[in-house]
Amino acid sequence: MLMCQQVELSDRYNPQDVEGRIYQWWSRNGYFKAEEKSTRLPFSIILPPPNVTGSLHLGHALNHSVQDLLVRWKRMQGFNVLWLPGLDHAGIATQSVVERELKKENTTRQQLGREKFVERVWEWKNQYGGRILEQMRLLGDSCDWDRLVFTLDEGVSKAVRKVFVELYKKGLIYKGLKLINWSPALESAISDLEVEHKEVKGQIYHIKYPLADGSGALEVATTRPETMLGDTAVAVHPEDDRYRELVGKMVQLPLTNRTIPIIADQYVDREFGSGVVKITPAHDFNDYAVGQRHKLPMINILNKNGTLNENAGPYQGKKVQEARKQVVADLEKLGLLVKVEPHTHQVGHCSRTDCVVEPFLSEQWFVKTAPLAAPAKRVVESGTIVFEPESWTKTYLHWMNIIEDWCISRQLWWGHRIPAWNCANCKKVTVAEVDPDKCAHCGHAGLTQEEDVLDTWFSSALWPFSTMGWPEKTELQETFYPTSVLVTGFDIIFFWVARMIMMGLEFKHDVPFRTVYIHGVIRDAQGRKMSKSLGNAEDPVKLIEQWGADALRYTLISQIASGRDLKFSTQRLEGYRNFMNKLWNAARFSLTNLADFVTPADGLDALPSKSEMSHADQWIVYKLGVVEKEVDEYLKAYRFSDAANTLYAFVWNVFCDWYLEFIKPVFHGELDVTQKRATQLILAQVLNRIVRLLHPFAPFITEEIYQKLPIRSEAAIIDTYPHPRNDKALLALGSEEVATNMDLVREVIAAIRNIRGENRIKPGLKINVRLAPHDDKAQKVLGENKVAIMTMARLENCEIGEAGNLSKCAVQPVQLADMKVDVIVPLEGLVNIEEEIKRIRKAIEKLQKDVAVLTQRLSDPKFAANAPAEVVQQGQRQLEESKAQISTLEAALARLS
RNA sequence: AGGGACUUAGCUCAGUUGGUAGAGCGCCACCCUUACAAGGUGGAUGUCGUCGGUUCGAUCCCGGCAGUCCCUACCA
Repeated sequence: MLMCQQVELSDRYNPQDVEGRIYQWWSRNGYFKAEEKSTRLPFSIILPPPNVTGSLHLGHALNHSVQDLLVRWKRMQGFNVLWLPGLDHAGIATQSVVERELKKENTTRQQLGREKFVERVWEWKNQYGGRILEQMRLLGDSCDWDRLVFTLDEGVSKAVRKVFVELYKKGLIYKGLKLINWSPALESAISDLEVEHKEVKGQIYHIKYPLADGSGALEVATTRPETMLGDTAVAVHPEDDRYRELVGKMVQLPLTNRTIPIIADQYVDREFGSGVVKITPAHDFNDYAVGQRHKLPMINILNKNGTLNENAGPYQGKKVQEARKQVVADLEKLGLLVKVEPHTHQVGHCSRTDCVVEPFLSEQWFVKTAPLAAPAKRVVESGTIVFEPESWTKTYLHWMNIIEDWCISRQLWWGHRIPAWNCANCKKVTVAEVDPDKCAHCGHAGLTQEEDVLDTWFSSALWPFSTMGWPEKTELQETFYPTSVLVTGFDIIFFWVARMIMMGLEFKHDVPFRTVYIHGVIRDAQGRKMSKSLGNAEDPVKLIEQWGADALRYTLISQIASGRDLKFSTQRLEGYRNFMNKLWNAARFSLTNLADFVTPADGLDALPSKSEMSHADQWIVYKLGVVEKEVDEYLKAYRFSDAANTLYAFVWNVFCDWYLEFIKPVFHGELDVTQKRATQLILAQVLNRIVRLLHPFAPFITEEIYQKLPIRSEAAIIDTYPHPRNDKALLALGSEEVATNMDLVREVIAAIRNIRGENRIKPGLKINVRLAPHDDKAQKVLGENKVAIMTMARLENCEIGEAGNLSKCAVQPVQLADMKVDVIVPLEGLVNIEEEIKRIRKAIEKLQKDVAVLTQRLSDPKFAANAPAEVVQQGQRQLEESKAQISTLEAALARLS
């Protein structure tokens, strides 16, 4: 063991030695590239564009693993594949990052000015943005990188403008004064979907509002006493007898000099509190609706930054929380505070900044969604777009039914500026694709552009076609629109999926994709959401470094079933790392035994004749055929975890555990040249299929192994995906009958191992065994596979024949299909027979349970009358077999003592 | 409040036309057997949440209840 170690493959698979090199090689060879024009069928996926500020998290890893799996599978199936990568400018997130930088420099974007600030964000983007794109390469994502699109690229911006202008002209975009969700931290509007409701423990304040005529007071309850400064009415239920006479009278609004009317409205719940509600139309969505019904004035008491404005009188300038305290204190002084009770309620928070969202009256731009939603609903109802899993269809349709107009303006600087100009002269709005130099209405040159930018999701909604060159006519769109599948999490069905469908139908007159595959969210081992604040977020880049990208991908894919959330644990990851190692070592073993194998001229098509093949060879080919079929069916049905688990079991429990063991004697024992050559061919072919089958799941290790295979083409990534249709010649060499025979052999070996294990016979000790077949067929099968049995069960001697004397013998009946064998192990002198007695008793007990259950069922005349004949027969057969096995075991037991 | 999902081995989950429950990890025992100790062989473990109904037969279909979770909308 000094200096003369041979250089060969390590017995540990080391992903770090492989992944970077392989990725570069793929990339250099252009395997990820799509053809704009092709005779091959298209398959396209657009990547949900990650935020330019983002870095890879496990959610991406899951999302991308699925997409890359599909893309690689389809590519191997011969499709012209496009996986189109992109990057989102992420208005709020990116602006916040740069604003934080400015803060460190003791300046603000306002001081810098809009133009300079936007320049600054671009600088940031060019320097730090898009780090995630590099991380995606670590995962193995096979995107067509040459086509990377950024949402602020010129082409996309053109598309955005065109869509805005056209929708405006159709009356589907309008500007209006409405109550919207306002984030005081961002000083911007946000959409309903960006509001997260959280349960907050607060208080409910009961306040007296004196009647203006001095004849008493009404008691109202509120969780937000400070908003009373903007009250313009109090409301009661129209049929509430307690207050019927008061409707139409006025109350004196405390802390102000205003009097406000008492109105009646169905909205009021008589049961709740005192049945009297204060109405603040400018700061509550329900009150806003009431206010509109009753034409109440709307008094806005807030500034954009969340402080109280001049309408709040003495409270002006205070923040909401301070004003609340002060208002309550002042009311108490006046004796108008009746009581304060603890109260938990749901409060809207900004999903970006986590500040409390304020309903705020302001002028914003909106998309009228009803006309767009109707066709978007129809294409899902009709099945033109299919959700996978199907259960999300309901969720989608439900949301489309209650959809409201979409507020698309944001008071930010980073994003697509709204292409609308206000005229200084006629005050009218000019909306145009190209910056206008004069007003479209009066021709005046004094135009100023709207300050606001568009919601980031506005450009995202156009993604399936804006990334392909729209509004220009392009080959890319001809070939790849509509895209094939959209892969995303359920959290953005409404933000994104629905809006893409609406926009695709409106502007391309076709759906943007055929299938929407929805996956769950990744949680930690305890089932908590992964988040930075909890500190339980695993960094996929670190995981890849430690365990390998393939192991990570396999871990995620293997548990993605049924669109449910999945729990992530490194323990499981370790298991799949082990699987990669297993595969690696199986390949090492195979390659060692193929070292002297000369690749035939016909390469991939090279096969032995069936007559040259061993039973094990025919068996593994048969099993391969079954697996190829199953995997194809699972993938087609989007059952990725089933496909992954099927392959895992085939590679480990069939190929490694049995086939490689079966063929060892062929390579190690006395050499039969023909047999060896046949087995080598089969081994090379089967390993080749395994590598290809696994490639979309574990691309790196499979490509690395593939490149060392004696039988292969250019690269795993572009080789054909195995399918029974493409593998006819090879699979024809498999035999179901032989496979069944080999399964009997496996069961016999398992029975001997079981006897050995239970009787604690040392693994190193070779023993003698008698096999007593009950029929000629079993006799033949055992005879032909004697070597395998002796090797794998570690036998000194194996007799096949009569059962003979059972004295002091362990006995185990085995049966499969129509073959029966008694496995007999003489224990004399080997072990303490107590263990064997226990073992047999245990086996008998188990069989007796079966007999009891079966007897009961079969003796029920109703069962015989109603159950299908097939089921009855099967039960009877099983009963007989179990009984026969019991008697065999009992006979053995009698001979033991 | 409305809608939906889930409840199966210690843990994570399969179980697709209703016919005597499976995997991985973990656990126990024995083994460094020349691909792999990141391995091998053997083993143990379940009133399939609970109560009813349909059925010859229910983990599976239907209903009630309990628990967990998600979504949507909100009662001031």
